[in-house]
Amino acid sequence: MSMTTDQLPARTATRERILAAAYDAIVEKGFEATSIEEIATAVKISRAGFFYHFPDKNALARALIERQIIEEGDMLAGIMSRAAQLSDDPLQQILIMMRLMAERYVELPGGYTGCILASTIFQDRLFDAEVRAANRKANLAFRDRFVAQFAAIATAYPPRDPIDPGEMADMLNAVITGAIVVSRGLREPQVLVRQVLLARQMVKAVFQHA
Amino acid sequence: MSMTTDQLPARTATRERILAAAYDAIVEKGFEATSIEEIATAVKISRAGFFYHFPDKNALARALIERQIIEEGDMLAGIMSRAAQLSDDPLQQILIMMRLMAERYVELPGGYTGCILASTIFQDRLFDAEVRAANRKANLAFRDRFVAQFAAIATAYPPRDPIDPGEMADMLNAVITGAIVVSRGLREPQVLVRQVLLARQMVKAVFQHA
DNA sequence: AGACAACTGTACCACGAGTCAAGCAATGTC
DNA sequence: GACATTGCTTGACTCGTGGTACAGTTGTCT
Repeated sequence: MSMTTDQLPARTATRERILAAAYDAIVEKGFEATSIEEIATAVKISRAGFFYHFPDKNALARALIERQIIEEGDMLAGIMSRAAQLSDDPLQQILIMMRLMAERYVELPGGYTGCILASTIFQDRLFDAEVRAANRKANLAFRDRFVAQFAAIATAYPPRDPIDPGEMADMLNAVITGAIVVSRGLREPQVLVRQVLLARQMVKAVFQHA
Repeated sequence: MSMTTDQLPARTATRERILAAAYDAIVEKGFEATSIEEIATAVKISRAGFFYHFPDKNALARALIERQIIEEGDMLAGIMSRAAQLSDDPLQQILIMMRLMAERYVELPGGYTGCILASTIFQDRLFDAEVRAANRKANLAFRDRFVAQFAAIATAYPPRDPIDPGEMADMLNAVITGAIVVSRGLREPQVLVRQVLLARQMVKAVFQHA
């Protein structure tokens, strides 16, 4: 029982390298367009070596989504706690958060969190039920993270027409995801940032209508 | 010179049937997941028959996008003219249009216009420059369609903070696209309709802040 | 010395994209 | 009536990729 703590590194190290290489390639070219061969070469292992770590490509997709949930969660948690430092008001917090998010998207020229998730959804018939479940889980995690925030805002700043906090949380998710798609479609990277800021402005208008 | 007018039908008829079959299959399962074999079978021709009409799968994607631009344009034009009948006020028109769009999405349980576009974007490295161009064109067409409308609204109802009409148009596009993605990801079809209505509410709040 | 983890190499199958030469049917021309 | 062209179709091929199976190799821990 003394070795269990140290036996992870070798295995997980390669696994992580596979995930990192796959992520880069997929973000650039899409899931289907990225071959296992290619990932294996990038990580300097053989094709069979890949299958040692992942039973099939679905498993890779699943792992990437799970990974994305964690990373996105960490990022949002960071932004949330930073916003909490800067203001006690729930509306101000959201506005700060959205600005921080926009700033993040300026920094990452072509990278954007959540993109892999979206890219897999449309083809998800290719995948098995577990991938779909993982994906659903990611979206629910996003919603849960913001529901309480919007509920607090709605209490402090009652909107003219009633607003469901869950729907508002989904709206944030939808705007970001949609902006990524439109941004890529238009080949105008700045669209993503502007859309987040515009959404921010709209959130402000909805709750701060006085 | 007497026969040139009549030689189209047979050819275009099969072509249209291919497009229709491909559309149905792709909306359901995604572009990559839909094989040419499958499309050919649905249209009752052979695989090679397909390649007579389209040089490759990229050409199919391109044709579908072009087709989508036209259909979406027709739909939006219909909704726009209907809204113009019901109100002279540009803001009211948009609000009516968004409600009509939401109603449309209630009717189509799983179908949504623009979905094919989005589904191809993430994998667009697979495709050639022409597909990307067609896709970009589709997004620009959407923007152009709404820019004037939002400009008129901003004049009649000056928002608290200045708003770019083009960005506002992109927002509409982004919300719908993003809502489709999130909707599918969550496996909650009603999300799409609710998001459109929520976006409507937000548009209202932004311009009608008095 | 032995066991196990983490691979490599190779040979194999299934299937989908795309190519090609040939075939058929209807329409036209001589 | 012979024949040629055109629109459309077919079946047989190649090739890349996912996935399987399995035997062998190397390094590390005990």
